[in-house]
Amino acid sequence: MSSPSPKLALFEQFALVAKTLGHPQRLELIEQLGQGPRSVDMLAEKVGAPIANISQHLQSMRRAGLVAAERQGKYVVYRLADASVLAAMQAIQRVAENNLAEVDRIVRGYFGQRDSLEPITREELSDRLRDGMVTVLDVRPSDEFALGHLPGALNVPLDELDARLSTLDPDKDIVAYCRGAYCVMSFEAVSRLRVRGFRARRLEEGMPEWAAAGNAVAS
Amino acid sequence: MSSPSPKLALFEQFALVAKTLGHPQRLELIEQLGQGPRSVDMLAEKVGAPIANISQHLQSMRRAGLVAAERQGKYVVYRLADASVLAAMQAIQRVAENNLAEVDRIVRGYFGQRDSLEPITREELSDRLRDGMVTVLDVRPSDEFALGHLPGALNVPLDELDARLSTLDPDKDIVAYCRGAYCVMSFEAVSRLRVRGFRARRLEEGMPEWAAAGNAVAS
DNA sequence: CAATCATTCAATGAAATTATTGAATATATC
DNA sequence: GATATATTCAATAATTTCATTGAATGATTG
Repeated sequence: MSSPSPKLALFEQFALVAKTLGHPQRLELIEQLGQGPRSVDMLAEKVGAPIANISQHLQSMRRAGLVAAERQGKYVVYRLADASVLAAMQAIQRVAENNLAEVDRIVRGYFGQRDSLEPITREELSDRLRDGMVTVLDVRPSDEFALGHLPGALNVPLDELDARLSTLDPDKDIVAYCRGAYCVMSFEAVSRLRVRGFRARRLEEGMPEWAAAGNAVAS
Repeated sequence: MSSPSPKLALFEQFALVAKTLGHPQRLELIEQLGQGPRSVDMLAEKVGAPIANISQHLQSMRRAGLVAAERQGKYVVYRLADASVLAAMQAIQRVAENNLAEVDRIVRGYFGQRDSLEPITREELSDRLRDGMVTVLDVRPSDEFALGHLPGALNVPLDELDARLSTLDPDKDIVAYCRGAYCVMSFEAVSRLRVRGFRARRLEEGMPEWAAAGNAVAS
C-alpha cells in the first residue's frame, strides 16, 4: 500500500458532514424532516425562511449526504438520508447539553426545572400503553401528525387545545409529545392541561426518537 | 411562559458544536485526545501543524465545549470534555460512511476490501482474551500506549515491527489495534504480519472505543 | 533578574460561507 | 402555447473562518 494515507481525505469528508450540520436552520430542517418527508416550499414555511435560501441549504445538505431528494410531479420531496443523520444531530445535542453553560442557562430559563413536568421515558410510556389507562396526545400540527405518529395517539395541535379540552377524558392520565426534546409545544400543552386539572406529563423525546428506537409508528 | 422561544438560541448552540467539529484538523485533535490528555506542543507535533494554529483551534474547541484545559506547570494540558465528544465524532463518521460515495471510494481504494483483514469486534476479542491464546498488539507510538491501552497488550509501534518480529509467538493468533477505525497503522501491521506467516487480524476500533464501551484500560 | 520554553493573543489577508435577488428551468393546468 | 407554480441556479455583497506572523504573557531555570 504505497498510495498516500487516506486519513486526510477521510477526515475532510467527516468535516464536511459536521460543518453542514453547523447552521441552525439546517438543524431545524433535520428536525422537520425527522417528522417525515417534505417539499421545499413546505420546509421553507415551517422554518420561516425564503424558498431560495432553504433550497440552497438543502443542496449543501444533499452534497453532504444528510438528505435525499426525489421529484414527485412538480414537487421535490426531501427526506433524511437515513437514521444516522438524526443520531448525529442528537449526539451533537448531547455534547451541547453536557458542556455548554449557555445551553444550561437557556434550558433553565425557559423550560424551568426540566423535571417539573415529570418527563416520561418511551419505555415507561410503552408499559403504560399496555394497561390502556393513558391518553397519548400529539400536539404537533396535523400535517406532521399525518406523516407518522405514535399508535393510538390523538392529534390536538397546540393552538386547538383550549377549544378541545372537553373531548379529553379527565379520568385518564395524559402524555403529550411533539417533535423532539427541544420542541416547546408539549411543554406548553402539559402546563395548560395541568392548570385545567388534568394529570398530564411530557414524553421526553419526539416522534422521530420513538421510531428510531424500533417502536411502531402509525399513519 | 411569555419569553421568546428558546428554540433558536438552542439550535445556535447546537450549530456551534457541529461547526466546531467541521474542520479536519479539529477532528484529528479529537482523535489524538481520544488516546489521552496532551499538551499543545505535543498535539501540534502529532497533527503536523504550527503551534499557534493548533492553539487557535483548541480555543474554539474549548468555547464549543469539546475540550477542557488545565495548566500543569508551564504546560497547558488539553483533554476531551467528556465521552459525548467522541460519540459525536463517531456519529458524524457514521453519516459519512453511510451516505457519502467519496468515503466509500477512499475506503475501497486504500483499505481494500474492508473485510479482507477479518476485523474482529471488541466483544469477540474479550472472549478470545479469556482463553488466553491471543496476542494483543498495540501499534501506536509508545507515548500513546503509555496514556492507556488494552490490558495485556504488547506495544510494538509500527516503525519497530520488523525489528521485533522475533519477540512474537508464532503459535498464537495476533490482534492489532491503534487509534480508531480510520487509523491505518493496524492495517499496515496486520498486512506485514501476514506476509511473515503470522495469523493476524485487526480490531475494528481503537483504544478510545474500547474504553467507551466500559472495558478495562491499563496504564 | 535574565533567558528559555510553552502558549496565547491580535492583526492581517485570503478563502469560505451565507442571504438576497432576479433569472432560468421543470412540471402541471387550461 | 401561455400561464402558474415549484425549484434551482448564478451573481453579488457581507460576514465568518482560517492560516500566518510577530508580539505578549506565564512558568521554569540558572
